[in-house]
Amino acid sequence: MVHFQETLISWYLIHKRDLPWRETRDPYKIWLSEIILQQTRVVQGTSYYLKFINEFPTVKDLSESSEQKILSLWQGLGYYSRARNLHAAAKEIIKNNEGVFPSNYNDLLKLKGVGPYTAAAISSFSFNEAKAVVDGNVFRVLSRIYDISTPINSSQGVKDFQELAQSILNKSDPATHNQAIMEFGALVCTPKAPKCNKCPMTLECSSFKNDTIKMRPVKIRKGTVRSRFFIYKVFYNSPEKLLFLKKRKAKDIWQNLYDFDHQEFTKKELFDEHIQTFQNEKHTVSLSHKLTHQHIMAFFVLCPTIKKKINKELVPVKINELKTYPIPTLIKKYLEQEPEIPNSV
DNA sequence: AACCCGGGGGG
DNA sequence: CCCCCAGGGTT
Repeated sequence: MVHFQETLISWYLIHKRDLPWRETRDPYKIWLSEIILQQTRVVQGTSYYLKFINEFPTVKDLSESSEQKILSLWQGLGYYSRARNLHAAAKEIIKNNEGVFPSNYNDLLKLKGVGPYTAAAISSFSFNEAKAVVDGNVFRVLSRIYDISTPINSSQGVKDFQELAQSILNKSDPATHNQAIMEFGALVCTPKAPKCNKCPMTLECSSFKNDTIKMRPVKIRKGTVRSRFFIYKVFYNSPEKLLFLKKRKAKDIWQNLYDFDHQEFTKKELFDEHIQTFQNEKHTVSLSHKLTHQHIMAFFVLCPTIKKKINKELVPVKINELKTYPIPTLIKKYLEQEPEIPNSV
């Protein structure tokens, strides 16, 4: 056990990447980086982290921002509830805790958007609390080293891996240990084509010995992908350069982001049928957009107008103000390729 | 326990 | 095409 810890940390000190959030123990910065990196690759999240730290150097700065501004900065990163919870948690800290960041696992866990993984990460990285992190990397590394077949997304698996991770945690330096095991999973013990030839721990890796690497970790497959069909009416006042946006308020994808007036169809047949009624329109665009659990087919019809107000649901936005409105990537892709709405994004 | 929430990249 | 990514919240 002790040997395992030493091997891991030795490997880490040599091979660790130089990442901006590793230069600090400020819990605010660690927290921000961890929320951004949830279900997100380091290469995708890094520029967002730098943007947020630059815009909001302290939790107080973040708490005083508008949600819309935070969502705009978050635009393109996905899982937008993270941004909404981030803002809510910042306001909680200012209001209830006088701006002092929670400094232990149990208090961190109370923050919106902070679960067991993130609480363990912040408490260990910032405060050296001996709590083991269990993220996707840790599940994978431990399932291989100990050749565990319990599904990682079963309740039993979550419990077992959490206990195992805690039992092998280097209690004298939990911060380095936690970062090391995740870094090892990200760089060597990768999901596909793990680099066993460069692994310092093959001698103590049970699944390497048993030739079960490819079968680890075991994961229960999830349900099917839902198909959705959107027809967007894009009202645009060309002389005034006004685009009419609609805020998405439902508990659905892209909550509190903006798109256009639209109608949704569940069945492709009805969608195709309705599209036919626009066959004489000159400015239409078809796009497909794939999310993890949804496949969206979108059809956009440009609707020229000279009105400055249509109804209370549709917000008239000047093209050059559009960047202050958070929009889904699907909408961004549309604006990039509709020549009648120039220079909008 | 099952389902929901984005977008991008590797293989 | 399928899977995964420094997961968490809701039902």
